[in-house]
Amino acid sequence: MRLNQTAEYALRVMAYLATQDNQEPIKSKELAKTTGIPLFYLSKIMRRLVVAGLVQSQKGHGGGFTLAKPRSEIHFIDIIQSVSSEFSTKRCVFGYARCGDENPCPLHPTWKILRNQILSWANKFTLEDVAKGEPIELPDDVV
Amino acid sequence: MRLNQTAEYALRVMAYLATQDNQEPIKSKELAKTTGIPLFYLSKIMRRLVVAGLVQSQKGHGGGFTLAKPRSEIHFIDIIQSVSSEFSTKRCVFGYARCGDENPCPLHPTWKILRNQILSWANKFTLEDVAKGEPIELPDDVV
DNA sequence: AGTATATTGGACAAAATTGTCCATTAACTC
DNA sequence: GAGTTAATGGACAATTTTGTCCAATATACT
Repeated sequence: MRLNQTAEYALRVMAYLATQDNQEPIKSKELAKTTGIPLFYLSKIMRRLVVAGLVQSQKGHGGGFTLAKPRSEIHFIDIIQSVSSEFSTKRCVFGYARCGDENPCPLHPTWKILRNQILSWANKFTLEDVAKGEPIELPDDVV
Repeated sequence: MRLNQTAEYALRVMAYLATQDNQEPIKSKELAKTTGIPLFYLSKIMRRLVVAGLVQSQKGHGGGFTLAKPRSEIHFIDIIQSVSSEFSTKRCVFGYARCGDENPCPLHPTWKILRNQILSWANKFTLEDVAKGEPIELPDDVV
C-alpha cells in the first residue's frame, strides 16, 4: 500500500480532464499550466495513461489529450495503478512471505482493514464523481 | 496523504515490540533480524520513535528498546506520524491553495472520504490491536 | 578502572522518485 | 512540400528516500 506524488498527479490531471467537456483535445501545455504539474513530468504520466487505455492522444496541430472512455468507466483504481505499481501491492507490511487469513502476521487484521478501505474506495469512484464546474482557484505553485 | 516504506517499517517494528511481553529491552540487532529491516536504517527509525515518546531506549549492556507506554495508548497514527510527516498532509490533491468544503476542488469530495477513512483507521487502532503470539513465519528477505 | 555492550550521530552511498532538456516523430495547415 | 504544432522517447539532473559505515557516547558488569 503506497501512495505517492505521481499517483496524486495522475488523479489530478484526470480529474481536470473530466471537468472539461469540450470535444477538442487538451494540450499537455494547458494541462501543465492549469494543474501545476511540471510539463515534461506530466508528459510521462500522460503517456502511461494513454498506454493504459484511459486517455487518447492526438499528435500535431490541434492535438492533445481526451478521455478514452466515458467518465463513468474510468475508476480511480485504473488511474492510480497505471502510474504506480506499488499502490495495491500485496506484500505483507510485516514482512511475511505468505501472510493471509490462515497465516496472519501480527498486523494482518488491522492492515487488511486499511487495505480494503483504500482499495474499495479506489474501485468505487470514477471520474463521474469528480465535481464539475470551473476551477475556483488556481494552484499556489503556478506562476 | 502519503504512505511509504519507512512508515511501514515503523509499524512493523512497533508491532513486533508489542508482541514481546518480556520486560527486558530488545536490542536493535534482534529487532532488525526478526523484522527484516536493515539494521542501521532501523536505528534511525527507532530514534524517531524514541524522540516521539513512543519508545524508551537504554544504552549499554542489557540495553535496547521498550515501549514507553501501555500498548493501548500507542495509536498507529502516532507511529506513522513520528516517521513520516507527509502522511497526513493537508495539501490538496488537486493543488488548490485553500481547498475545503466551501472552496472544493473537483477531487475534494472523493478525496476527503479517502483521507477520513485512512486517518480514522490510524486513529482508531493501537498496539493493543496487533495479534499476539510468536511469529509463524520468517520474512523472506531475512538470511 | 577497564572492558564489553548497545544506542546515537554524522557522513556517506545507493536507489528510487521526481523533474528537465532536447531531438524525433506524427499530424495538421496552407 | 514547407512550415507549424504537439506528443513521444531518450538521456540526463536534482531531490528524496532508503540503506550503510564508523566513530562517539553512555551504560553495565567484573
